[in-house]
Amino acid sequence: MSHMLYNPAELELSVQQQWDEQEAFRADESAEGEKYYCLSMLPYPSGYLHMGHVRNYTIGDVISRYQRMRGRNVLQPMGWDAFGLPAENAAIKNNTAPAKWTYANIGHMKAQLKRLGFAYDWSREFATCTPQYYRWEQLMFTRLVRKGLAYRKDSEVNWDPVDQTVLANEQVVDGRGWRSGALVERKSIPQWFLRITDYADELLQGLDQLEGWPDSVKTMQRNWIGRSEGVEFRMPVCDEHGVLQPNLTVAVYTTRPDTGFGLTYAVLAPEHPLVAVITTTAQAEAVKDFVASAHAASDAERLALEGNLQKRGVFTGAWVLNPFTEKPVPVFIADYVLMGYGTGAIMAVPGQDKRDWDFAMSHNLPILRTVQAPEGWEGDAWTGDGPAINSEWLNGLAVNEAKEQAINWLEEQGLGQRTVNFRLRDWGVSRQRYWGCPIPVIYCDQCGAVPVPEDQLPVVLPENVQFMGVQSPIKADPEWRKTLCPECGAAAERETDTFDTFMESSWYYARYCCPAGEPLDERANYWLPVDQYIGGIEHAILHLMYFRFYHKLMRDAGLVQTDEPATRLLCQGMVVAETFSRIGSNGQLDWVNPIDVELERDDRGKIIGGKLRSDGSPVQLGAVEKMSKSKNNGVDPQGLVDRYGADTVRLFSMFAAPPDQSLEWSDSGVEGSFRFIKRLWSLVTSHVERGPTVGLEIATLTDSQREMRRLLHDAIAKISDDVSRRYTFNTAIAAIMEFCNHLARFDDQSEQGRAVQQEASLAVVRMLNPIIPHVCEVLWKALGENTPLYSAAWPEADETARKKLQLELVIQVNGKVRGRLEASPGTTKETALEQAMQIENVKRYLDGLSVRKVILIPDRLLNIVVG
RNA sequence: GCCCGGGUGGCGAAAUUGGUAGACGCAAGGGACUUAAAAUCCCUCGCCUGAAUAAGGCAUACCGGUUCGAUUCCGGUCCCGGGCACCA
Repeated sequence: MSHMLYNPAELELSVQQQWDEQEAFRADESAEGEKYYCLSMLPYPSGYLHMGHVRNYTIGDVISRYQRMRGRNVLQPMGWDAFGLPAENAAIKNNTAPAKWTYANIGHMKAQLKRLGFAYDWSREFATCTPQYYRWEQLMFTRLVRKGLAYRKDSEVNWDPVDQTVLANEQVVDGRGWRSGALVERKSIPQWFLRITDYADELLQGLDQLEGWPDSVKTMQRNWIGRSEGVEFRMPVCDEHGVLQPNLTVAVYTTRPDTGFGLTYAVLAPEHPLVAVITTTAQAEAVKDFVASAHAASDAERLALEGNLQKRGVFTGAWVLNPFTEKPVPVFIADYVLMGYGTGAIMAVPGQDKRDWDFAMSHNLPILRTVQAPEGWEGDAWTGDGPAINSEWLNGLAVNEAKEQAINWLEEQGLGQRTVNFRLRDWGVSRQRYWGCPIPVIYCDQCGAVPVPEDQLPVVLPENVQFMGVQSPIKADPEWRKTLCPECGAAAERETDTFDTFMESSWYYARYCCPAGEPLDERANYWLPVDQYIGGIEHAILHLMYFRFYHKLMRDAGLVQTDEPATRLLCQGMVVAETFSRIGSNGQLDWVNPIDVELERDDRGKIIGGKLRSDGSPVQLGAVEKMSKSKNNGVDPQGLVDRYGADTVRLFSMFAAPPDQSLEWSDSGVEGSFRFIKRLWSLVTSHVERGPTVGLEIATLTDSQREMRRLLHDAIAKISDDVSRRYTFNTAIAAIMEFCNHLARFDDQSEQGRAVQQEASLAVVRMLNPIIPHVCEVLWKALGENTPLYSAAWPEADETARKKLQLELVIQVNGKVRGRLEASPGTTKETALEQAMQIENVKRYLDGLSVRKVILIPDRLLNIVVG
């Protein structure tokens, strides 16, 4: 066997063929064992697998294969999040249909996934762009329309002028479109929304039950939902002398009613409907100008004003009565007040709110402090706790008590009521793009917006289309939208918008459970919830919030039974690499791919720069950054697979860092992983070559054979814990490497020595199977096993074998290590101290001093405190 | 500004409940094999003093505290990464 060199390409392809023939990873609801649903976020079929995919899917595969070895009935599916903008952009650029481009990409990426040997049940694969998939999404939507959970309203949206589409708030980053990078404009058009705000409280409270989710994700979701408790109250409109105008009030929302005595002015958002009503003739011109300029301001300009000391605004000429002081205060409009939150109007308390302070300073408005700031406070608005001052019946109360009193008072006076507000907005799901799931609605002049009847679903998106410019072909085609009203039979038109693609990724995990036929059947309740979900942290808010929301919608529709879709979540870190650049011929910075760079090091081995392999020209070392096209530091996994094989790529991506930290790509690191597999190969094959082994006779083992077994069973215990509880695959691999180093040095060719080697080799191969399954499957067979390794049991640590005969006790004097002692387990403090006193080096530090205290950490350490 | 993470050798990292800091790997240096190279194998490898594989000092961003003992706990400061960003 050893004459056979390790040839990864040949070996891996043959093993993969066996798995295919045996349908090794087909999941079956009636199989034995407790179910385990392991899911990695499905990829967008962009064309090629990148290192981020490889990392994500390797983590999922390791967990799946481990759970299978633990006897669980495992489902690990894979599919394609196939709708989306890039397909349209590619179609426009290359003059092909988005469907064709998408299916071609799926074909290529599927081949890449198969080459990496992931244990997927491919029989459940689907692409979300097929009518078989999206018809259930359409059906669900029509039911939500009837239930009132989906509704249509005119709304000002983020308009991306490059992509010609509406963006969700979440898709706007720093005032720019997340894909195009174009400055986002505002535009008002009719849109479909899902009432995610109806579920805001449940989505928030549900986070407390998600013990298996990272705190960072839960915190981000909590902040995004942004629940706040306060009070909404009304103030009557008056003139500057307090003379009331009949039937006009301004409603405001505040979380700080305790500061009501410091309310020195009020502010409306520029879009507030009352602006037109209350503005005085004298101020009409100024207000009109301001509203126009606020409306025209781009998001970038708005952003520049945020946190700025200068706050823009204008007086309306109107006044309102502060209910606490019964004095009139002026009403302004300003763009630091948002129409979309609370009532779109605020009470301003400059003494206790930083933004109000800034506005008051810019407009010379009075400031009255109502909370005693701590001694020495010389800053602006004090937002912390302290006793109330200048507040009559609230004076002396701490903030929380004063809040309660103020709310009670407002309620008793009939002026307001306790109110909870959320930052979370309803989810706008309309997109003005072609390559998405058609929104199943028909517009009739008589009947309005009518959901497409269930027996007419799916509304199929035509796939064989031609693009004229960037406009959606179904919007451009007058025929496609023509239809009849399902209610009255009159001529009507179809909706030509499509769903946000987050709709498809919100329920795909349930579809994998029963990929054909009715939307969901009892198999969904067998597999759900997902036991382990794995994906990128960039989905912490958007996808993972919609995913939880949609699950609750399906629960309330009677389709699933659990409250949450996934019990455990693992967010893998980014894949990063060094960046290299040089000045190009045009004087611009050219980014050079790390794979093309020969590294240069200083005397200590530190990387200081490099040379381009092709022409030897020097390149500059830049920062370590996320792999990206713009910095040209992406490494194509396909090249690595071709060169080293799938096992090496899998091993490296699991070894270089813990899964939740960023992973730095390193050429020589990959090489190191390859070397380890080769050493493993020669370790096992040279053992096998010496012929068959006899059974272990534990009672007859020598000390060194026992010691070898102790190392093995310690390793099994540690690796099992790392893989199953800690998810630190890097330390599990390190422990296997360490053990293999011991095993390689164990040169005992006696019968029992070889029996120990056989036991160790079988255990190592089983423990490495989740990570490098191809080479392990071959070595397993070589070791004489006939059943497939993928269904073999994970090794168990033998506690008896782990018992140490002798151990090393560290001796400290005053907390510093001064010696070591060979001791038997369970050595008492007295015995240990007595023996420690015999050590010359220890004696030196005790000389002339008296022992004050002795601390023994059993079997580990003895600390002698002297003075 | 607010909310999360994080800061340990030349590098990626480890130290799981407060108990030997640097496991494992990479890089580097030295050696063996080889006509040579590659591959492989062996040795060294935090910094400083020291001939040393004797012994010691310093060291986990910085300052201080708790403790017999702190990378780990507490308080403060600096820096890096991520999220949110005028949400009243």
